[in-house]
Amino acid sequence: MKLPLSYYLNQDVIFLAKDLLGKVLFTEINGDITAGIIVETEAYFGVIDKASHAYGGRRTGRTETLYTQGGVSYVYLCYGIHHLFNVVSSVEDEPHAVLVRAVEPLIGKEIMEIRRNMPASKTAISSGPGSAAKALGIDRSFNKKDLTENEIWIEDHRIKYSPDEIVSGPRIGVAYAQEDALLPWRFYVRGNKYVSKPRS
DNA sequence: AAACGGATTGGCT
DNA sequence: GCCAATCCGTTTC
Repeated sequence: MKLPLSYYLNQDVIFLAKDLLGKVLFTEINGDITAGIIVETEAYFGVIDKASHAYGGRRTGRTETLYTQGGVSYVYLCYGIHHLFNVVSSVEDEPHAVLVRAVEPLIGKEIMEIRRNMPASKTAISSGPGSAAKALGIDRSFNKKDLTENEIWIEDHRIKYSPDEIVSGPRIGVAYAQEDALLPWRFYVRGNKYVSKPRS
């Protein structure tokens, strides 16, 4: 059920970003369990990716998490407000990561409603990286957590999407990355309501 | 000690 | 669909 450490050591972050679609992301906070099906991701390709925080081998207090062995969470604050959740992958000193941009609520929807202050009938409840993290209760305290432990983890529920259900396109909000902004490293499930815009 | 800038959101039209 | 608020952690001086 729970993805093993070996899953995260895969050195092909593009494959992982695709493969994580359909996997189920869990958190447990004070006994409250919430979970959502991952339906949108982006791959960040380590030191050679201008959109990555680790571009050029940049190594600071914040980015240090990216350089750990795979199977760890990387959570950082964006725009001073939003917590963005990433899965660190590959081996130590290879700072590859997958950003989770949207989940489809699966377990603990009423808890998500409280965290997001909106009914679960609204797709905005977990659409977009900041919203998905908030619905799952993920904040900065979840940075550098071991994904094989019991605070935050990912399970395989055998949800499988066929190749034509998986759409790829340019990543969102990375215009500053110049030519790398055009790389088709965003992946999402075709037709899923929770995928953030743009959907084409 | 101070400036920077962003892997966005949501409210409004 | 467009546009503007927001704001603190991170980085650097």
